[in-house]
Amino acid sequence: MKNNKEITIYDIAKELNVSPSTVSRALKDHHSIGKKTKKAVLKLAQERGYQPNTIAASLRSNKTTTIGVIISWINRPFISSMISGVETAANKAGYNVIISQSHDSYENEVANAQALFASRIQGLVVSLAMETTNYDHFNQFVKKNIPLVFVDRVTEELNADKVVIDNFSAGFKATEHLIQEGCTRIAHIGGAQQRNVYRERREGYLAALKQYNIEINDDYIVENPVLSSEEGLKESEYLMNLPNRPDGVFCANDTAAVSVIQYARKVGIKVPQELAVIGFNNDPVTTIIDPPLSTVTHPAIEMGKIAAMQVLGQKEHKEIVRSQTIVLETELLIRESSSRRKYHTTSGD
Amino acid sequence: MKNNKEITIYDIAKELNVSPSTVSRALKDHHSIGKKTKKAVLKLAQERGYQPNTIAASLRSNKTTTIGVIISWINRPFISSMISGVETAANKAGYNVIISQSHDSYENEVANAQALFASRIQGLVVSLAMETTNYDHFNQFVKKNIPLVFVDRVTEELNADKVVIDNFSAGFKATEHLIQEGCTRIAHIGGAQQRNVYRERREGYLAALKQYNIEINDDYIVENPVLSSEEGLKESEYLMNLPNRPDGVFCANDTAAVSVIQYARKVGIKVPQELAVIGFNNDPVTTIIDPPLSTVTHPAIEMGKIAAMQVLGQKEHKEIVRSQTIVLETELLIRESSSRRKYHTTSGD
DNA sequence: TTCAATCACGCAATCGATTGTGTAAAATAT
DNA sequence: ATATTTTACACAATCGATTGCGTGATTGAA
Repeated sequence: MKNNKEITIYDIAKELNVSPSTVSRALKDHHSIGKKTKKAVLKLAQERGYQPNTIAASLRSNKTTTIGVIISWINRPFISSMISGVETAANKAGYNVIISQSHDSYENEVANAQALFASRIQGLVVSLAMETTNYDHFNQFVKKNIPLVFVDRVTEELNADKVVIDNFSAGFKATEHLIQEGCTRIAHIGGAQQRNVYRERREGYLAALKQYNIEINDDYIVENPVLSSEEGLKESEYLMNLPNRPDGVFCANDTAAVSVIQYARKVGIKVPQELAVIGFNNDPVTTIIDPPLSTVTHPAIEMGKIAAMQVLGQKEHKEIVRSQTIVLETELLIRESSSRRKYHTTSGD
Repeated sequence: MKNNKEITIYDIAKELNVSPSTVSRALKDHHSIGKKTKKAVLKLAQERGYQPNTIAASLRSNKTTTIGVIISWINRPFISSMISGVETAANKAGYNVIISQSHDSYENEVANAQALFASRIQGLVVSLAMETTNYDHFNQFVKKNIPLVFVDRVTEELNADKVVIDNFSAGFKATEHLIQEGCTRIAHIGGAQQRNVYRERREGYLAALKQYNIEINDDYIVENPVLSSEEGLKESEYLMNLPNRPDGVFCANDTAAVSVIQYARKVGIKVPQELAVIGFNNDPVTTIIDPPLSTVTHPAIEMGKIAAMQVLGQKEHKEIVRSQTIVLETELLIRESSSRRKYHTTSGD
């Protein structure tokens, strides 16, 4: 078996006594190739199991069929679902997806961007690392007109497309809901404020309090750069031991919200009667925890799909439409953890 | 700004009045290049921001720095963690990772394998689709000596490396645990039996029953090809309405096990007193559900890392050591859902 | 001083597909 | 029958990096 050698258009050309250019054109159904020649080429290519060498084509055309994705951690529900959307859409368009994790570190993010740039990706989907405050490593893509789309964790400092949700409005609605459930001392566990998502959610929270004439108490507002389970427990302990402890908490993610419920259970605070809790993301755990956690849905898969389509769609244009921001709808999911007036399991109001 | 043109070794060569081959060799620290020349080349390359064109190098060397991954769904805890491990290890070795989802469909898996093969990946990590029973689409990799490693869901029908856990033993231990907790009517919710993981877990279950002289009741054994929440509820309903309903259930994944607990709660069956439940995977939900779910841990991230290292490690060898199977340890995590004798939250026995 | 190593580098082919340009032959028009 | 298109293909350059082979110059040895 001479499986070592891949079959090329030269092999086919030689066997058919035509030139490689004819084979190349025949394979792409070029008009200037005769019908019999085309058929013969197609047939032989089929028989020999010809596989076009995409590397060679890429070298010649200076194009690849690959897009890159940079995210914090792939093994998080929102992220992996988002990537699933990217992969599905890209795959449908015949593109490969290279993923790389920043592990929420700025340094890694820079290194990943370099590596992907060197790999000549045709587009890049990014959800920023928690740490990142400098965005220079993305400029090379902008300069070379490589489509760059930010998802969820975005920045205004770059002239790039964005696919986001309305975090302000979602934060507002979540907080408003707690108010309508009768909460008067509403706390907020937020994330790193340099990240738009956490900043905007907090702003929505503040705006809701203001609108309903509820005094803002800085003691009730914590900023946690990790928002893990463990950190969530720590913040819960802090909040629950305040002199005048909160009767409602809006958490910037579900992980922290689950921790609040677990802490409350441990110290005997009743949820939602004594403490209403609402999270963010609609992670799978929200329906498992007892009581089920109210939250805000993120259309993760769809965000990924749209981001991929943005990246691929604008590829053709010479004049790129920059700074397009696509805002997707969120939904307030009211479950038992925040239903102080009545006890539904399904969405109310 | 003439950012359109990438800078190449030819540009550097011309500017320094040397040949491109000298530049190429200087950049790789070849011994036959003089020190001053090397320094000059490195310096200019640095200044001009030279980025080696990996596409051209790939064409010449017939090698890429890319490995592929085919999995069912990326947005599942075990899978995304496994990929995280693959990505981390591959990245450290300077490799890119292309992922593609089969969505558990055979057709997609075949298409993905083709696409990755055409992309000239240097290695492939696969966790088989639920449906797959024919493995011909992987033969092309074997024939071309492209490292192929199966993870978790493997097959014996191919001469390839495998990274697995001892599913039989894990199934045995899980069932034995239920027996030791006093269960006498132990049911099993299993997955598609053509997949080794589900087959072996069931065999472990059967072996444990046999060893402890417990009669095997076929009514207690169900095979579900999906093992989703919904399907888990259906199977729970079936099992709990049997004339002599089980007092213990070993589920082949945590998703189904959680459904069992939820169903039991709904119909007022006490877990673990009336029904002990144990799952598999140690998904995040296992610590959220009430009562916490006993389960078997999967070292997901490590499996991914090892798979990646297998793929990359054997790259150098000319004579490939085939059929190496690496078996990783699992751990029985005993939580409240199966602790009928005593109530611990931590591991017992 | 002369011959042989060693050093430092250039030449040119190669990887496979693509594409602008050129050119016979066949088809159509005048 | 001659001029003009059209058809159908070949030639050769190109994309950028790599590498076997060759060669002039320098160094060391005898």
